Amino acid sequence: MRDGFFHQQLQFTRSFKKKLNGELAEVGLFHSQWLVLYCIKKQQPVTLVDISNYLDVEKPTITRTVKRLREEELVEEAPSRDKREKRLRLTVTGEENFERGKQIITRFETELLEGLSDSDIETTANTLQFLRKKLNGGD
Amino acid sequence: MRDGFFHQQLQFTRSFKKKLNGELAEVGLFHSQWLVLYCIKKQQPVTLVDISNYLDVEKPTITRTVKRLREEELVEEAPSRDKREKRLRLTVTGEENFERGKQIITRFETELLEGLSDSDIETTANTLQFLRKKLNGGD
DNA sequence: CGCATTTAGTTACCTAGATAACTATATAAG
DNA sequence: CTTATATAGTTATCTAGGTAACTAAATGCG
Repeated sequence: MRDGFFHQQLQFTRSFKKKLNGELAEVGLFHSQWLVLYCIKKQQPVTLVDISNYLDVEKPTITRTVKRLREEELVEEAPSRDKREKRLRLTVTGEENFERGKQIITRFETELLEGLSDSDIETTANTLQFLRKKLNGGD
Repeated sequence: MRDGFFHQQLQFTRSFKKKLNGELAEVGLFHSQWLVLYCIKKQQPVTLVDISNYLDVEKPTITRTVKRLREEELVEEAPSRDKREKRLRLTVTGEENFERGKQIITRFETELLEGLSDSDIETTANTLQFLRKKLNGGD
């Protein structure tokens, strides 16, 4: 039973992202792009490092994604005292697409969870959290 | 509780792969490369399409990974009647590195699962399997 | 046999993650 | 004030996933 436990996880997340990206194509967004919009929306104006910390994704990855989002004018730069940092916020279009993406994602996720008991979901979530802490904390 | 359920999954697998790749660096392998070696080892000589089906990864991705493994001479081509296909098998070095990688992965995974009850692991595995089937089957 | 269709694999190009090494600005220490 | 150090962000390059469109070989059918 322990065999293939993690393989199952990896396969699932790959399949999950593939399907979700398919749905999000309707808004012209990829899931990772939406996540960045989510971060910005949540505490704008926000720096690239804030996003990097929140999502636990390295800075260069965020740089690239933000660059793309700015080219599509979903994100814009806000003034800042510190000349090193770039404070980002959503444009009007950015807000709109974010909301549309949010609806797609919520629908996708709730529909996927249908048929699972609350207790199974909770156990799984707790297990995952335990494993994640062990990965980041220990060692 | 339902909120962030899938986000937790994605974050975990990313962290998992990052850490595991760090360990596997000792053998000069990435996890995805090891998976391909595993497929080949399991039923060599094997075609690229076999690997693609087994891992549920698109063919171009496999083409690239196999190309890299052949450059490092961990994998070689075996003769085949069908001139379209390329039947692959492990070289001696390939077998060795596969085994070393296997030990690293096994150690990594079993250590990570320590502290979890069998029932929690089983529930989580079943939940994941349920979700994966729902993703691939329905729609 | 000859032609249409399927199948194996590749090529080109996209997103998304990573590391290493860099620039420029801000801050802290002497 | 000056210099050392820390922080924000970028660039280059790597693996790993994806789609679309292609070539070449095998197979099926009339």
